[in-house]
Amino acid sequence: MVDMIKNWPLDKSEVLSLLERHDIIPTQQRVEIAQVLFARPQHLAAEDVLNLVNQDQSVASKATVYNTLGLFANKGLIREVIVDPSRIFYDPNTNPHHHFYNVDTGSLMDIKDEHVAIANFPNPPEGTVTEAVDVIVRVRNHA
Amino acid sequence: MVDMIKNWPLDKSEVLSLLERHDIIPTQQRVEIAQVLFARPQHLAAEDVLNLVNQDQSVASKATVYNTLGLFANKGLIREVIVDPSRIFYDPNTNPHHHFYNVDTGSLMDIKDEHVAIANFPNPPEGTVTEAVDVIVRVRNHA
DNA sequence: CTGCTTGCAAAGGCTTTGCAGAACA
DNA sequence: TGTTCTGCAAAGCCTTTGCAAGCAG
Repeated sequence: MVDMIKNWPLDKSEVLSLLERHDIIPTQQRVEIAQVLFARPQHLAAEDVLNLVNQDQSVASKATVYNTLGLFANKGLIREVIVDPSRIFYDPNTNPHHHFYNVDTGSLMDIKDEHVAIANFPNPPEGTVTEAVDVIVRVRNHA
Repeated sequence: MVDMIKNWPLDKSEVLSLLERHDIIPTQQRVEIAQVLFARPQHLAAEDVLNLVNQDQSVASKATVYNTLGLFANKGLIREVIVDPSRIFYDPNTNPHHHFYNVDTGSLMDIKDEHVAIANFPNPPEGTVTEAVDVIVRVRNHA
């Protein structure tokens, strides 16, 4: 299922349609969480989502946030970015692209896919198929 | 500090010299742990190292294994590979190269650096310098 | 002696899970 | 009414840390 380019922020009806297209029953919590994620292109940890979704009023519990993020990632609605063993980042942009990761600040920045050309690519190991290619450029603050 | 191509397994004197060149005081535990790591090109989690180093007789505690792996990575003796939020893999090969990660089995395989050409590379964010470029090709078992 | 290392056990941080109550079709 | 979802609290996992004892130069 290929999504068109997204425009941010996604309004409620766009979120509903997005959930529907990914076979996710739209509950109140899921819609609120999706609206937080799709407010803008960004990289949020579970705890960030938990805080943002509950900042005005209590909307979703910790368990629900974790379960929902896992569900969204599973259904391909968002992408997990694994760069730091201590937490997973969730990226609402599922188009192919890569990341700068600042190891000093813990922040992520996008790298456009066009900027990375991979040549002479080796075949995946026997019996496997490629699922994703992640390029992570680790940077640190200049001395 | 650039190492020459390594030949496996490294014997004890090679391990001692390797530790020395990386400003690591060679204690018995560190030498044993290094010998496990440099037995062959491989990707071990902390728990694997703990088991391997203690399989004949008790050599190092869990705390020491974790601290030592962190020390080795810090000193550039080995490389941390972050592909799975649940555990860090340690790679004795510090030459530039990349990885296939089988999400079904949790196993890592090397990709030679020459196989990956990165073109039009964007500059790192203002005020930062590049520390490493990790390319991870996630694969899954063919249906 | 003196500083560094080790190891036990406890603490930590993030994530998952069990299970009862709530929600919704 | 039946299935699915939510949320609290507890459990799990990997990793780090505090601190006393051990070791080496």
